[in-house]
Amino acid sequence: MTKAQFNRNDVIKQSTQLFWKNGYHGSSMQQIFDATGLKPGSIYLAFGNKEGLFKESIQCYGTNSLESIQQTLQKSPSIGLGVISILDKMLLESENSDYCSCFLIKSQLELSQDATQLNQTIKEQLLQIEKTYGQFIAQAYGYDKQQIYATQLMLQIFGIRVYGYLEKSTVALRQALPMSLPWLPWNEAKGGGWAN
Amino acid sequence: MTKAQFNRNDVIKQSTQLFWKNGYHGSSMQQIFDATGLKPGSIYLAFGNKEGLFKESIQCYGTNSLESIQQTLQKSPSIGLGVISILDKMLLESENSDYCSCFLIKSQLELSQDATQLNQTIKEQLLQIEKTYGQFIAQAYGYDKQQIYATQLMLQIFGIRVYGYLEKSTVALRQALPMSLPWLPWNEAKGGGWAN
DNA sequence: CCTCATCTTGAATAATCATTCAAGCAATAA
DNA sequence: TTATTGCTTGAATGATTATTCAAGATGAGG
Repeated sequence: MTKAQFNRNDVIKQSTQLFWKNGYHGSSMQQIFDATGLKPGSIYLAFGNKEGLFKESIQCYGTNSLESIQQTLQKSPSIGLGVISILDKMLLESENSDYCSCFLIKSQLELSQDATQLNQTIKEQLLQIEKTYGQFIAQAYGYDKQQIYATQLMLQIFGIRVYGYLEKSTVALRQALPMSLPWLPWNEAKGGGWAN
Repeated sequence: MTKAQFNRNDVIKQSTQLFWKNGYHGSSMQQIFDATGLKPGSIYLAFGNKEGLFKESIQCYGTNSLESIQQTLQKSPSIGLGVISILDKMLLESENSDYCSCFLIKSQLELSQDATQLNQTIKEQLLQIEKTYGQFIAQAYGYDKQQIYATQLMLQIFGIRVYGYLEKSTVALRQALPMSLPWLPWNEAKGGGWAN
């Protein structure tokens, strides 16, 4: 018996970077070989094919995103403030010159019409994130608000992830979000430049 | 002299359908030849290359979108009601089984990291749409509201275009939008199932 | 009718695509 | 040590990619 000589998580991370940046069809297996330093056989033995590698990349990204959200919301003084800090982080990311939006959203739009089952995997990850937000929202604002607030939040998140590409100042976004999500404690959030 | 035997607009429309559905990298020139019935030489003589054809497809889609928005807003009893009807139409589209989101948004996300100048073209189209909404909003709600309301509106539109892929009922969206865009005359809009 | 500019044709191009596989290698178990 | 299992190698696969181009077709102007 011989153990694999590479770290599976490292390979997934490197592949995720590539797929996230260039998309599924925009990334070639050759680029994967170059980025990971592995030969075709190793990749294909470990992941089956390009679709399998992509699927694991999506799942890895989704799991990390979910954990990050949960940790942020749990650590924050309140769930509302936690949500605000997540939104703030997204705006800061969008100001970066090599902004890549959200891997799940990009992939969802690219692969929705594809014959593969990938788009089901992606949809599951996105719905899982919405569900998680919903659970925290229910806890803080009541079960009757869960669905509508979660939907509203996802709507704004999706919006930010696309709007970020227009390379406009985030000033307008920092004015718009408090109006669109009036139930969040914007006045308690210090230093984000939020209008309220 | 010989005139081209094909209608340029028809070719662009057919190409747009393909690119819209499958994306830039997901559409092959062979598919273009099949969809249009033209041979390589004709396409390449008329459009230069794949990028040129895609660029014209994007510009055609952008122009049509813009005209549609302007017409709707001008025909409506009020600008606010016009915006609501546009949002309503987007939700209805998203309920369709072969929903394809917005060609501009899909392309923006796919090609933002590409070496081509396509993403500049796409961005211009999106900004032009935002600008147009802004002009109508200024007219109806005052110049001081132009930027913030337009930003808010674009945020919701982008959100809808992504959320539509999750194939959930639009009921939650019809509840969420009136809360996120409180300055629109939801109570005057009949029969859309809007909460207010 | 002839000329010539313009468009169409369709095979050919070279590059790149995802994927395969036989052979070689390494390390564990016996 | 030897046998065996599992990983790595890297060249080779055939399909598909975007693009080109010489040759043929077309039709308007003279």
